[in-house]
Amino acid sequence: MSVVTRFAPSPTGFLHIGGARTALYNWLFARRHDGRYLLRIEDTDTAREVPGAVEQIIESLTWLGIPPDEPPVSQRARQERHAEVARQLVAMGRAYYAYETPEELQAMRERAIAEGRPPRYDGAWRDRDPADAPPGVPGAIRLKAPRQGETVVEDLVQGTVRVANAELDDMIILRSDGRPTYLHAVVVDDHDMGITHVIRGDDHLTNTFRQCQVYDAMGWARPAFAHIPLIHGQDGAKLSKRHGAVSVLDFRDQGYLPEAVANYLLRLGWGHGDIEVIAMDEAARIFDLADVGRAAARFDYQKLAHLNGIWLRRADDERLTRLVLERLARRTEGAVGAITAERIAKLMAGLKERARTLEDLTDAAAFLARTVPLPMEPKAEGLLTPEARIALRELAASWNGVAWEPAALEAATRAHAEAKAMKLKDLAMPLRAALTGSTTSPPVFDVAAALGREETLARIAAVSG
RNA sequence: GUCCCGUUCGUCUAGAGGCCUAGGACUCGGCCCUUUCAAGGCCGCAACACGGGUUCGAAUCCCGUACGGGACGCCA
Repeated sequence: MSVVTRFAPSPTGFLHIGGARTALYNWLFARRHDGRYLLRIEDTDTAREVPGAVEQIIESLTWLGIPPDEPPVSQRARQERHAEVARQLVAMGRAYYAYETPEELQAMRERAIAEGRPPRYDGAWRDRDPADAPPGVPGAIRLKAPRQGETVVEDLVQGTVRVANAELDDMIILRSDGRPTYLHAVVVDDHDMGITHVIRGDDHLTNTFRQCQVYDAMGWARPAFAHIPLIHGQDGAKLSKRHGAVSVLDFRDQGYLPEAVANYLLRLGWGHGDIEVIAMDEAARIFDLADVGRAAARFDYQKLAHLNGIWLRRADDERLTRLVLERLARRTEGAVGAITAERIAKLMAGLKERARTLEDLTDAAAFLARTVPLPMEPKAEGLLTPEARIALRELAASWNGVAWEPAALEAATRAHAEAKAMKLKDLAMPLRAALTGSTTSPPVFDVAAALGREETLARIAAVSG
């Protein structure tokens, strides 16, 4: 039987990073087994739906490199089918109509809690004659759950999980207004979509027992379940905005690379020996649910940043140049010139070595887009002493006739320093300040080469008069 | 309250009874390299929640305790 997995978010907002990991694991598992990975939108609650959420979820998944294999399925569109199954269950004697009002149920729950009992439906209508039904009142359909024995789930991550059926009450599967409840709709959809493996957050673990009862009542084969732990913030509480970015698109906007985010998410709660840096195609070959941990993991932004630095250095220079130009254009609210683009492309190899995020990279590349006089950082200004300015003027003069490429410039500068009995450092640092306005940059002769002869001399002239 | 799940360095993890004086990674500190900053290399700090068992031997198996999380809705 071929594997079919699904990611099933509700369209109540942006795609949370925790949801992204769930999607990633579904994607990896499907890839690993040459199966299909589907997306289902759990949109039965129209009141909570956020406009544009579906598009944003798909955009997020696509950015991460894990778009669904097929167009998304809308749960709402399948409501008639959910209702049909619920009625079928009634016809089979596995479900029944119950007529308590929501207010009565609420009161029942409160009373139970006050008396120290578990808040469960008492099953009042379970054995009552349907003829007793109050006229004109639409009932809700409840599943007639087994009262003896236990329900056992063989979870691929959590192991064997069991609960006494006496702990479970008769859940509502179809609301009195005819709309299905989530627990029921999920089962019907997963069955109809041929889902073989349900991989989801472990907040659904205890719901699984009830869902299994629906499968069992319908005589449907249960899919395999895998409940993965949730992601927490640094303080152990559920990851939320106050911890930092939580939406996938936030990470994109903050300058993280999708392959780094995916890599980090994969390693958060999953391990495979000592490997840390792993590409998704490689991961798809070795991913195993048995290697997923069972405890909640805390999100560590620093480790993500470190990983992002690694992927940044591995990334193609052309791609990075394009991404930096986009960011630069957004900052200056205008297109960046061809000359700047050329300089950035030329220096990218040195630039990316020093950055962790695209934001860092853009900061570091910004000086290439400027014109004289350059804004100077205080530390850079400090390097440009009167003596240093004179030395720079002499250095520039000594470059006459030198080939404009890093090795030749460096050789010429070293020779000049030696002739002047100066340390290379005492020329290189002021030069860096003059060319970049900063005390840190890629190797300064690479900078000079990227800037070109004319611009380099102009920048030196601007500080040495 | 009831039920379910979990617990290895600060964090992510390796570990499936002897290979563990517990390994790797992030962070932090030191050194090296070096025109700066990074990157890289080397070194260091730092953990099996606790208590009982089982066993010749337990981070690994069993039980209990503590702590953490989750679920108990005509939300998803």
